Amino acid sequence: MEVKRSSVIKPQLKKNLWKAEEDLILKNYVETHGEGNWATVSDRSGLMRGGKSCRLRWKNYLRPNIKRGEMSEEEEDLIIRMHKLLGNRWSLIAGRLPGRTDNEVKNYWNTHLNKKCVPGKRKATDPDHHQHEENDEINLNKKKKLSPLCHSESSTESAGLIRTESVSLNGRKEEKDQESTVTDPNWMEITDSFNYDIDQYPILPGKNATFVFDDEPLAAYLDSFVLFEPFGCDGGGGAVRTDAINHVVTNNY
DNA sequence: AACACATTCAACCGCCATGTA
DNA sequence: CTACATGGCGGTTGAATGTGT
Repeated sequence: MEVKRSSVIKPQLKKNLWKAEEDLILKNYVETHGEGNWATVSDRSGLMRGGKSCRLRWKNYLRPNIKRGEMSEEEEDLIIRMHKLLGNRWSLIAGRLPGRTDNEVKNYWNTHLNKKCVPGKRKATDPDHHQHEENDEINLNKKKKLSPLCHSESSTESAGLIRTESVSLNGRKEEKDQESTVTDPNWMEITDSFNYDIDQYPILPGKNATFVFDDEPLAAYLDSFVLFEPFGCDGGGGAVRTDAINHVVTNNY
């Protein structure tokens, strides 16, 4: 039988689902004392939960501006596109969806979108799974057409143009430091760090201004950079609503 | 109604990066 | 430089719920 070496016997921490009263305690505590120091939260608040558990509960469910409920088509579309480029970078993807958490995006992908986007993931026991795959593709294409992220060619005609080479993207850490203030949950804001020649390329945020790309997005860089994807194209040039871009800074790579 | 199976999603786990003493 | 604490991330689990028979 193993003997505990530590003289400090930690109290048994609670697990499983949070109760409403626990939520209330945590919410009150954080609102009073602020976020951070999660390890001390359980001690001082009286919650018998680990710091990580408290942090997760706050971050995913209790903090203000959390958006619950079904994903909109635009959100779904954005997740699919970003996942295509970034892979399982859930926090990065969630960062582009105001009010959504990485956990929610991850779950949504695993339960809804994975089947759609990775045909092999559909259960082979499903007698109609080949038909589903076809329908899924059709539905996806329909969504692409419907999505406001996509623009007809004519929509680019009156838009400002910019080359991908003229911009670069900042990293994860910096990206996390700013909160979106955009009220429309489906779109991001342009921040001060988005630097471009406004005289040469006059663009008004939220006015469907469009960028046209000369080349494929620099996929290799996207691993650690914020997405700057030519939405609505399968390669080559593409267009993106400027208000879908959050942080872009001038050349630094 | 009862059971089996499938699906969803909240929560946990382990690992890693960073900050600090 | 090292050790430790903390926070953040993605992967995984399992209880709750839904659906089919």
